[in-house]
Amino acid sequence: MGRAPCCEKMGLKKGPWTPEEDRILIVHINKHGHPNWRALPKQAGLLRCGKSCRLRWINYLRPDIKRGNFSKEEEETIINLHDMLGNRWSAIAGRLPGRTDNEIKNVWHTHLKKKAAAVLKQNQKANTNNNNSNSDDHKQNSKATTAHDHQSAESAMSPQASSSSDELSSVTTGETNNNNNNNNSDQYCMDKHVKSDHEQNVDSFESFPVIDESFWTDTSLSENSSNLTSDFGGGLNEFAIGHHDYGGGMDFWYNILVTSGADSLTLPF
DNA sequence: AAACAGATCAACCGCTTAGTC
DNA sequence: TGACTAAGCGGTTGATCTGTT
Repeated sequence: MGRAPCCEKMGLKKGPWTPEEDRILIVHINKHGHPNWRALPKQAGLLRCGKSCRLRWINYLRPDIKRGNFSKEEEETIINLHDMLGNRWSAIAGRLPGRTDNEIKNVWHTHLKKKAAAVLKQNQKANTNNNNSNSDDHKQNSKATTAHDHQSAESAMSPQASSSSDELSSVTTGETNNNNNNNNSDQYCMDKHVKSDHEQNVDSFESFPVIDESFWTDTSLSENSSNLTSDFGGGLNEFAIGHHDYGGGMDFWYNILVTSGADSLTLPF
């Protein structure tokens, strides 16, 4: 594709936004919306490129932006989702209402990365111990699918659910799951092409079982993950295929497969 | 109080994707 | 079907803030 000329070449302003520029942009968007970012600065009388306007609006000026520190629940959600999705910040942001991809990216690089690394290390340690002593148990656990497991997965997938976990009963109803799915059907982070190629599998993903938050924080991850894997079955594999996150995230899936002893499962790579 | 280091975050850059002709 | 455009996304940068010596 052709590249849009940068602001500098067009003689446009760069750098930090002034309050006046912010005001102009807000007023213009409130009045006219933003059907065309490229044309917007000209229409609004801003000496900025459309790209810059879009970024400013999305990351800072949007009325639904939630500013301030991230809650513990939000941080956990980011760590969990990053584990599953990798550096797909917009997908992660889609699961955190009021938070932007840029903000999440920054938070990740500043402190969550370290936090996650520490947790991962801890989990790996726990995995090693469990593999040595409980290898038979994993196979049994992987067959023992419970309703509780289903609930836990959804909880982990849904920040709405997890963030309010203190107020919710430990039993998640089907209705709750449906609501989450309906509200966030696009936010399950599925690329459009993936959706078309794997429509059915997406459906199975969207009706994912639920995982307790302890799934992510529990140091005995291996036990939980073995259950999870068997529960998700083929749908899980297809989900892994759909996402091209074969980096750090694949270690996660690999660990799940290895610890579950799921020989029959087809690896997505 | 000054200097420095590390952390934070807004903004930019360049690549990819989706849509249109 | 290929060329082109606009929008979206993730990586990176650099200015500013904050804590430490």
